[in-house]
Amino acid sequence: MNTLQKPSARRLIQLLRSQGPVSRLKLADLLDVQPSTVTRIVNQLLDDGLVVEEADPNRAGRRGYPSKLLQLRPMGLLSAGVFIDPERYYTCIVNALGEVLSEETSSITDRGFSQLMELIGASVDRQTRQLGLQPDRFIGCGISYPGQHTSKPGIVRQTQYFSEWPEIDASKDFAPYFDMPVHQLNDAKCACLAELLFGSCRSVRNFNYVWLSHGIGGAAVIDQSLYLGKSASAAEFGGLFPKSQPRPSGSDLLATIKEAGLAADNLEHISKADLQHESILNWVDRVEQQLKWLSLVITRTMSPDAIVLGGRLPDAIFSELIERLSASKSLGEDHFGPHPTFIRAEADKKPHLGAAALPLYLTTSPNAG
Amino acid sequence: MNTLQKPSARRLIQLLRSQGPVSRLKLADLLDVQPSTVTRIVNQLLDDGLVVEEADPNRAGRRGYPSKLLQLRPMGLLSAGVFIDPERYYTCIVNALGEVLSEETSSITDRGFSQLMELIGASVDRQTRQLGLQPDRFIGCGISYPGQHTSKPGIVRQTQYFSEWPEIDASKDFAPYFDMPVHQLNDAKCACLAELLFGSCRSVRNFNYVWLSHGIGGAAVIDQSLYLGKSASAAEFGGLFPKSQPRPSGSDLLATIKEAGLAADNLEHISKADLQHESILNWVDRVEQQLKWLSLVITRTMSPDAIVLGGRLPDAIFSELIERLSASKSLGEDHFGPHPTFIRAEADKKPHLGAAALPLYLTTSPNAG
DNA sequence: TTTTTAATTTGCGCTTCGCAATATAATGCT
DNA sequence: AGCATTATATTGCGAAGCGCAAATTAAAAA
Repeated sequence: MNTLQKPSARRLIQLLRSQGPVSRLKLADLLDVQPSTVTRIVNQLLDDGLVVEEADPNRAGRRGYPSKLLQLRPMGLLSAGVFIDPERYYTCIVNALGEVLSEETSSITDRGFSQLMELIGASVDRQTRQLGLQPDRFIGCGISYPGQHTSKPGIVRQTQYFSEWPEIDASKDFAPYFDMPVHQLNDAKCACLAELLFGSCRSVRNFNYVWLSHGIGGAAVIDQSLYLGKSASAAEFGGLFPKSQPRPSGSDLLATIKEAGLAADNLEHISKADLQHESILNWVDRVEQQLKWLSLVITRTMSPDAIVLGGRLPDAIFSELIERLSASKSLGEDHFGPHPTFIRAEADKKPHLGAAALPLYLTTSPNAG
Repeated sequence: MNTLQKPSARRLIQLLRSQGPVSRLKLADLLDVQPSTVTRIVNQLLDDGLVVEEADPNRAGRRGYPSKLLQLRPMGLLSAGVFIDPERYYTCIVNALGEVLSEETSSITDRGFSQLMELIGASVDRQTRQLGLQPDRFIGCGISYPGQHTSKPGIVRQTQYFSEWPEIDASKDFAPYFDMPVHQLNDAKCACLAELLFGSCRSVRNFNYVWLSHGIGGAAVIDQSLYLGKSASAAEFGGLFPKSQPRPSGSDLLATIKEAGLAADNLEHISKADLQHESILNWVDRVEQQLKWLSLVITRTMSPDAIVLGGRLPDAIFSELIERLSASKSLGEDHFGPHPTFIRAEADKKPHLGAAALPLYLTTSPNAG
């Protein structure tokens, strides 16, 4: 696996992810190197079992040496992911393509740190064994949960739900419970990585992710690499919507639902009928305006190619918001000209997938790790 | 000058700029390479006349081989700068350290594009000859003026003052008037480059520049490299303050001054007495609030290490604003924890210096050009 | 004068990559 | 079938960059 230390190999892997199966010649063109260079790098990656070759079906019937397409080998890289909710935890094993090989979830009864981590560590271990894999074949375990980072790098502010937790230092506090390297990042930023590696942003250079769950988070990707800023708090869009005011968050939606006397008591239980209720329609109208404003702010600061919306709100709401934002002529006063593209996140349904994306990102992205 | 193509040489030059005179050993440490590598790169740079060696005065009296300090050779790189105002143009010749070797300015009478460019080209030419230099020793000429970039890359939207100008395409329209490569970027982003290369931000990794002149502009530097975003419109902070409303711009200040019946009719003519006038004091109060809000927005999106204030407002106003922003406990509701540092720009007095910084940046920065 | 110390340089070998020549596997032509 | 043509991939060679270890240099200290 030493190959992953080499920047050229990482760049190649990145291209395989974004450009699907490609020939060596195309890769050489995209990387702006000689075909011979690609051959050499690919040979190492083949040796290490990180990529596989297959025949090019579209190439049949044409003249010349038939190109062989290269692809990431699904089992070439394995990663574990852990997402910790206030109420449940989710764990999974994921391959190089972001396919979930196995997952478990359980509600959290005992919120003590070490008790919970014992359970989670055991869950990852169990799935590893059930798949017949060795922990040392894993590139790492990513841990994700709602919360902001403190000014000390790598340390996460205790979330409101886990007030008895210590301030988490990923490298020290999580490590004892896993047989592999452990990394952590908050839910929004992990979700963004899933989008970058497996989802709709595989070939978008610069984008901003707006994460609407119970709370509001976000992430920024610049040049296909996660930009964290000072104290890993870049793109913390939640901070632009004061908690004392109505805001475009899941909690706020649930409060609206409750006020309207509807039944749903959690984001997964909102029915189609609920969405037609007037107070919810009003909620969406308001959130549309708030996101328009946020998009203007993002456009005026980061000026990304795309703004991606994802999170745990009902799918129908996301679709509606994307549609309305895409259709809007202007994002605000004095704004004219083209918007960034608005994109619906594809990989936000399983937050533990985002967590699993983190080790893959750190070890395969050219500018990270 | 072929040395400047090499990334390692560029990285070394960047360090010389930010770390002042340094020994080879220190450079090796900073670059995380072997001292022998530094020796080899430095030898080339010495050959090319880009750096010079000098004795280390602090080293006298101590044992061992005395370290020799390396520095950029001032005349090793030359650049021309042009700033075009609605009313005047400014031209200059600048060396590698950002020292202005020569400058000229003149009011603009004929606003026709080719007439004006003839004059400007002649001005650069004249100064070049008066200094006894050859145009081919120049690394380029930078052109800067107020205005936003259009969606076509490299094309600047015609400014309101030069409505008869075509949409400028730097590489084509400017080139004929100069005997060296020409580059262009708007005033705010050029000013930011001056700050990055010569001013207060030489060793700040990520920062945002807030440019307050007649209008409002801005720029973003990520990892010591200018981030432009889509259509080079990242950090166009002016777009966050609608023109129909009071806003923190020089034009707005001048309007306030006029309304108060004060004499000053341009930003350079504001007197100390004027600044004590109640309406101006109120103006500063309002602008403080607007910049606080902008700083919150910047912090929540880019999360930079520093926010830099510069432009053509009176110095006293900048000092006052920096002081107040630095002292503020919070930038807005729900904001706590540390701010970014607020910094007063050092290199904003001569906008043509910013223009001259552009070719230097493009040819010596590791991630540009 | 010799020793010690610290910064720099030199020699050697490994790795990476571009360039040009070659190999390979398919189709098309006679 | 046999040979030409074509497109893709590979191999061999040489140049460049860099780490490592040994050598060199210029100063102070013994």
